[in-house]
Amino acid sequence: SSAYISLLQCCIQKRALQEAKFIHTHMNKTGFKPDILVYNTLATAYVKCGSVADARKVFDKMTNRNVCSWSLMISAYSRHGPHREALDLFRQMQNYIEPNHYTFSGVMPACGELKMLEQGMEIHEQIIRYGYERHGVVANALLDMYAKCACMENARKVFDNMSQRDVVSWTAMIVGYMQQGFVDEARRLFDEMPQRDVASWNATIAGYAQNGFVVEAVRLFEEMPQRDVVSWNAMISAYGQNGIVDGALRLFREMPERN
RNA sequence: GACUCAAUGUCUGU
Repeated sequence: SSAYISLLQCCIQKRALQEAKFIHTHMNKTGFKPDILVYNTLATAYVKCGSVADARKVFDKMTNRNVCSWSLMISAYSRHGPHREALDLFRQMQNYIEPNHYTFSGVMPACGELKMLEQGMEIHEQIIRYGYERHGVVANALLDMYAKCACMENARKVFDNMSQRDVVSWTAMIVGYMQQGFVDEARRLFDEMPQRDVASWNATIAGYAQNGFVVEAVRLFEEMPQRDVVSWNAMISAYGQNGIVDGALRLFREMPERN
């Protein structure tokens, strides 16, 4: 059983869908009876390889599901859609089992994507009842939900109440302020944040671009210590969104092949 | 308290 889990974790790391399917088939052919851990890892492998549908088939066949099984499917729908399905599963699971911090951080992005502020606030209440309000990952997911729902007051409250803010907390706030057009406040956070990673730079660049500040976006793009494929795409579309076609073309030609 | 098979932020598209 743990051999299967290790194998599947290799598939997850390599995003190897065919290999995951092969292992799945192999289990069936040999009459191996996977336990709940193997099923969960198999479903996760399918999700990470981009096939939520295959993960769902595994999930539906499981006769025993634990909180991990539910949480992984909820997160999968939150990330890949349909987002409604994440909320439906979240409701369903509670007929059988208690959600935990993984479940809550998995379901929040669906509320954010759907801009379902009321629903998000209801789950926030539930998070408080379960005592997860101060949990770092859950708080990040919560403030991001409020930011995506254009409710920066509540996002800020969560942010200010956190005992430990990490790079995710700061970046989610920056994105929220940028999307509401509060460019100066976003920039203030960017300057104040204790550490930045490539995602924080990318988010700020994209935010400037969406608000028409191409010059600032270019400045950050040139200043940033590392660029990834998201940085290049963000900068190319920064030019595109603001009607600077030759800039977009020039960057496209400069973009390293390795991305 | 920590860990486990599952969780949160950035571009484009869906």
